[in-house]
Amino acid sequence: MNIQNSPLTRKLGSYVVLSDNDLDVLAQLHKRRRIFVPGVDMIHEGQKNQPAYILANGWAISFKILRDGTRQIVDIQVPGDFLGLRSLLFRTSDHNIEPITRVEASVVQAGDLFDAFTRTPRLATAVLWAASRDEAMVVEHLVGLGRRDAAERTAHFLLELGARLKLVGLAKLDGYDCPLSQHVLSDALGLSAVHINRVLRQLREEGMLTFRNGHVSFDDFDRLVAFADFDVAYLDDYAPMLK
Amino acid sequence: MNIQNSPLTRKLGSYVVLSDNDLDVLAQLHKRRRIFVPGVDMIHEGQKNQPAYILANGWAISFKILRDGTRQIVDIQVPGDFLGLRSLLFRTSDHNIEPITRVEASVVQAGDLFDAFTRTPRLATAVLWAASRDEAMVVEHLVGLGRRDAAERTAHFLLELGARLKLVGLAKLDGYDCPLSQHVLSDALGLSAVHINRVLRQLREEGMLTFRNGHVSFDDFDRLVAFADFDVAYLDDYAPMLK
DNA sequence: CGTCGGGTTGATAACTTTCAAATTTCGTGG
DNA sequence: CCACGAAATTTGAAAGTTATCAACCCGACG
Repeated sequence: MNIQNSPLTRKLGSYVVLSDNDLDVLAQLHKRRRIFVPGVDMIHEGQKNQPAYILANGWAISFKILRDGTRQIVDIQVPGDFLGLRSLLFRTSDHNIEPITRVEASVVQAGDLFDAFTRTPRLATAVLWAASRDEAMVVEHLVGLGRRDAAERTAHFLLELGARLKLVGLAKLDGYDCPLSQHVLSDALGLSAVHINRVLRQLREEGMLTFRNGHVSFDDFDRLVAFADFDVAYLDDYAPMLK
Repeated sequence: MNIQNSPLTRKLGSYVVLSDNDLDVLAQLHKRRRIFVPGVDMIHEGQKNQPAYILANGWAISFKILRDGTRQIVDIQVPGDFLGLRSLLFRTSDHNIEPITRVEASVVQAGDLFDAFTRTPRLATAVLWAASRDEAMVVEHLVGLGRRDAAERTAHFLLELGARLKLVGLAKLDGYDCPLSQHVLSDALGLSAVHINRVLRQLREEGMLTFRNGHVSFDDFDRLVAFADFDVAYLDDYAPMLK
């Protein structure tokens, strides 16, 4: 694999210019590859001493299961994301991570990551920046669950996901491929699968967004952004740095 | 002030045994004190190069304002909490932090914190542990907003807050003083103020919890825990380590 | 060809918000 | 210490949003 084009490299590269040395160190982290398939947990709640992973390919979800069997998806993980950066340091994992497509991931042991950080502090900064950005997205997710109605929430969520994918070259301005089922979407957005379906229809009929056959199309990006009250800075802040 | 009894010291002390050196370094971080009063933001969305704060006294909230003027509270900050640990490192703040009581906080500049970490790695571990624990609580908050109904969500939230306060010696097993208004509570729980009022009445009439006159009483702790599906490990995991 | 998971739709029920108004609490100045 | 006004709490009624239940459709796959 060419480390220059890995999703993580693209993402970090949008934040800082990576030197050859940075790239070398980054490549070291990708030594151990592992494949996961849907139905097999990558990380299970309660497990100890998990390694972290860098998602190279495929999508995963992190979630919690409630007493009544429903689940709440906390975050969607896409290529270039770090998984379990926190649980690397701290006791048992408090949530599950499960692939929803076939997933290729690099296994990162705690020691290797710290070594890498020692060898290039700039890489450490970039990784922490990425982690912080992901955390900001969890916060935005929380805000949506608390204060946006179903349609705004759905629109906002799909826009944000697009912004995130664009960072790693997996989305275009007018849409992206999205392997999420409506059921998964409903578990992420705190809605019933039935209602998500109605919301998607509404957004489609109003000509703003089409979610169909594993593809999201922004049919009227500007109107969608206005409708969802989406902060385009998520896109603008980062895109220009790529140059 | 006696650093031994500061809320932060209590909290970190529940995780690791702090040496005299650790305590010295911790005391250094408390040099610059600052007072905030309700109505004046401690951190404002969009500001750059914020310092971080250690909350010594009083309560604060971090929140985002939406287009329609409603707000979603992301987290409640109580004594012993670090504020803005992330925004210390990364660009502009993406949320507001505002005191809801008179607040005393120590100002922590990025450099001072890194110095402290260099001088005692164990302190760094403890601080990161605390940060990670707070993050886990934000995730639990998100899960509640997505998948718990109003009553469960309220009960769970107040139990969690209690667990958190207990760590810093501000709660007993059967309750705690709580300066949150019902309106603030509603903004945290994604409900209307009217509905929160009804939910609190329900919990009170069922003999599980009383929220009144700035005080939360767990009238039937076990039943409340069962009702909210609260993970008591939040309490048990930490309390024994104090010994 | 039959089954199965995902998607779609209508009808009804449950939960939560909004609106309006009364009541209580609390800080402040007299 | 009391009076006053502002803010917080409380309650009822009506409206709005979302969930649940029940079918039905459809394409993938053995």
